[in-house]
Amino acid sequence: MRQSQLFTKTSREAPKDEQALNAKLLMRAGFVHKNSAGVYSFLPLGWRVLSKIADIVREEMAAIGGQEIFLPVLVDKRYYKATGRANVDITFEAKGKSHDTGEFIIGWSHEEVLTEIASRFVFSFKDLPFAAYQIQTKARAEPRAKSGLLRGREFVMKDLYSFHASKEDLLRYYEEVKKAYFKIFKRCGLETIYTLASGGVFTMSNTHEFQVVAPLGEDTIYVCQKCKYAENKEVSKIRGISKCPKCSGQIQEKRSIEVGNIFPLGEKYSKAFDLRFTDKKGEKKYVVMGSYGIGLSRTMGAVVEVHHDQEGIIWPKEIAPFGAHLILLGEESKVKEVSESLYGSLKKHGVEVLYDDREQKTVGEKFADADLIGIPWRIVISERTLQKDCAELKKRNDKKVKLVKIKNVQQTI
RNA sequence: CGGGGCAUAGUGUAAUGGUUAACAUAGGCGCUUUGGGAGCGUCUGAUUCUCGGUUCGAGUCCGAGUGCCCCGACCA
Repeated sequence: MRQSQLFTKTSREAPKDEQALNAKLLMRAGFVHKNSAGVYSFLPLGWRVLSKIADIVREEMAAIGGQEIFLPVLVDKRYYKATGRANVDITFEAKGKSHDTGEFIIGWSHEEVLTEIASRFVFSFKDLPFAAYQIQTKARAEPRAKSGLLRGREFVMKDLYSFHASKEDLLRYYEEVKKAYFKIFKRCGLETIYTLASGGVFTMSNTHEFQVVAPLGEDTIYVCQKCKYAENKEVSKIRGISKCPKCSGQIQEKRSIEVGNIFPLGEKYSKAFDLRFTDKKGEKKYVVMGSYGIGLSRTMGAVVEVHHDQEGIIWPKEIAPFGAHLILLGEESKVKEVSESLYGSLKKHGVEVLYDDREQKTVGEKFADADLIGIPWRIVISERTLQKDCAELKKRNDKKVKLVKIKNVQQTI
């Protein structure tokens, strides 16, 4: 897209109050706008990034048989009442202002809703297993929103639910999801640590979290230096920390961001909604369930926390808002001509390009903007690049971008 | 929810209790300029968060409220 048409702009100054790096950079670069504490709008650049993360999630969910669905935001209170979750204090409630519309809870997790739906379709062991997921905005009344996209009152989440005939089958699938999660985060440019967490009242055993080590993280985890085993603070409190329980290696304490989690739910929800099936012997049994979450917007924030430098964001290739940043320098008609035609041919070859065609902008400003926005490939067209060699220009090139000779562009990208 | 901090053009800052609230940046117009936020000129832009109080006089002092940020608690 033409940068002259992009309705957002970068700003030189970070918003006064913001401390978290992801908030500062994403707001300065115009990726997001904060409407209230913990409530963000995603603007063109930010939405492109979030959509790319969603694309990756969809691909990897499809690879493990996840079927995409879309569940209601307004969840009738009776659902959460059925499992005793109606009074959890992260709840946002909603009801009609002047008409009797019933009472709703803004959905923050959809086990109940989907379990009831499943009970409408699952009767036999032949109907199992299956897994369904959605990508949706969730609302939680966080007492304290903080750290930009890392802890919002509203956030974009992928929630996957799986349904099985036996605990063994659930655990088999649990491992599949685990692998898919590692892939997703890796493609997003994040190295995650698989961390043991204590299960809550709604799970059948311990759960696991995917943690990204970062100073701003609000979680504390303990990681074995030898075998990479990790557990979170709650688990360590219960059994006391000193040595790795797996290999007796040394344990190190780290701050981290929880970008995903997986829960073996067992029969809690299927019991609450009488979700049963008939097995091979003709016996009625409760379906065994699992649930698996990824915070997409939080993942985006975590990526910025991990991938940035003094000048701005450095997006990992797969989730960068554009494949390349084409920068036009100068008003020379020949230069313009070349960059216009290059823009056209890049688009024709399926490269998503942000084309900085803005006039009246100085060189430094264009580069500063590009550094801030952080598209990992950059193509500069100027009188100089039209001359033979740009080796001397390459020298000035900083580590975050690649300066490409126009002749090579098509094969390089 | 406890504790702390902050609130002034779109953004970032300034202004002993004393004219018409200033500067930078962003924005408009004109000219110049094009490999790291370039220059000159000109114009525009503010109920100084809200309500109340003290005072001859409040952006400034006092009280309450609201919002935002940070620490903690919380985080099925």
